[in-house]
Order: sequence, then C-alpha cells, then structure tokens
Amino acid sequence: MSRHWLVKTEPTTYSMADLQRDGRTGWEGVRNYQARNFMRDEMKPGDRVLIYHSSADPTGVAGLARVRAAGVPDPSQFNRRSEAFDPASTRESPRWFMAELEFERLFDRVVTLDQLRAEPSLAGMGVLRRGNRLSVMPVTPEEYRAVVALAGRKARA
DNA sequence: GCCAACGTTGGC
DNA sequence: GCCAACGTTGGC
Repeated sequence: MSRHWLVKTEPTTYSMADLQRDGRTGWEGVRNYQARNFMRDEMKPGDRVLIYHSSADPTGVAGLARVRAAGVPDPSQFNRRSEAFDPASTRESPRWFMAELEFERLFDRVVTLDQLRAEPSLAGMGVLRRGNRLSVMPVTPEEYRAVVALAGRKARA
C-alpha cells in the first residue's frame, strides 16, 4: 500500500521550482535518524510527497512530488566538500540514506502554514505540531488530499 | 536576530 | 545510563 509523506526544504537551498526544473532529485543531506529511517525503510516508489518550504516567505506546502526510489545511499556523506560529509560513514556500510523524488506539480500558490492551521481536518498533522523539527514525516491519505484540495485546481494555461 | 524546542554528544 | 552542554531547526 502506498503511503504519503511531507518533506521540508529551505527554498533558498532547494525549492519546489528547482525540482520542477530538474525533474527529479536526490533528497540529499538529511542527517536525522528518524527521517533517515523513513527514507530507508518505509518510503516506496510511487508514494506521494508534499514538498514543504520552511524558513521561507510564505512557509507552507509548495507542491507535490512522487518517490522514484528510496533507501538510496546519500552520496553527500562521502563528499569531503559537502556540509553533510560524514567521516564515520563508509561505502561498505553507509550511515545515511535518501529518497529520489520526481516532480509532480508546482502549486499556483503556496498552501501556507496559516491555511494548514485553519483547516480542521489537518488538526493532527505532524508539521503543525509545536516544536516539530522532523524534516521527513508521514501524512495520512486524508491529510494529503486535504492539502491538495486547499491548493485548488491547477490553473488553466 | 531571537529564542523555544529538541536531537546529539560526551564526561562521568 | 544520566544529563548538562551544545548545536540545529524553524517560526516569528
């Protein structure tokens, strides 16, 4: 059964528009064990993903992606020049894993944090929880659908 | 830039 | 295995 996810990114580092341009990307640099475990053990190809812009104006869900692959060793852990370099990790036994995400849709407007908070059906959503810092987390199918509904129809060309 | 929240590290 | 210090996240 396919699952649904929310992943955070700071758009000054990598934005939904960047994903649209690239088509797909490796979700590198996540260095939190819980987030890693989700990407290594629970994400599956085809899963749907909400892309959330944090430390942004406005903050909120900026679009949709799909999991192309999961449990992929994160190459940045081996890159000395990367901020995410991990000298303790080896290629034989990598510590960090990532997902590969595929662009699906850029929302016409960000579904803002305020909008998410105002939506009763999203009251239990992880990203709204106080003090939440997890950058990869599951969402329920209902939450996913509610966010897509808030984004509205795709504008006509 | 502030600061609350919380994960990680390391001394013991 | 405790827990204080420290670093990071992320909204404001």
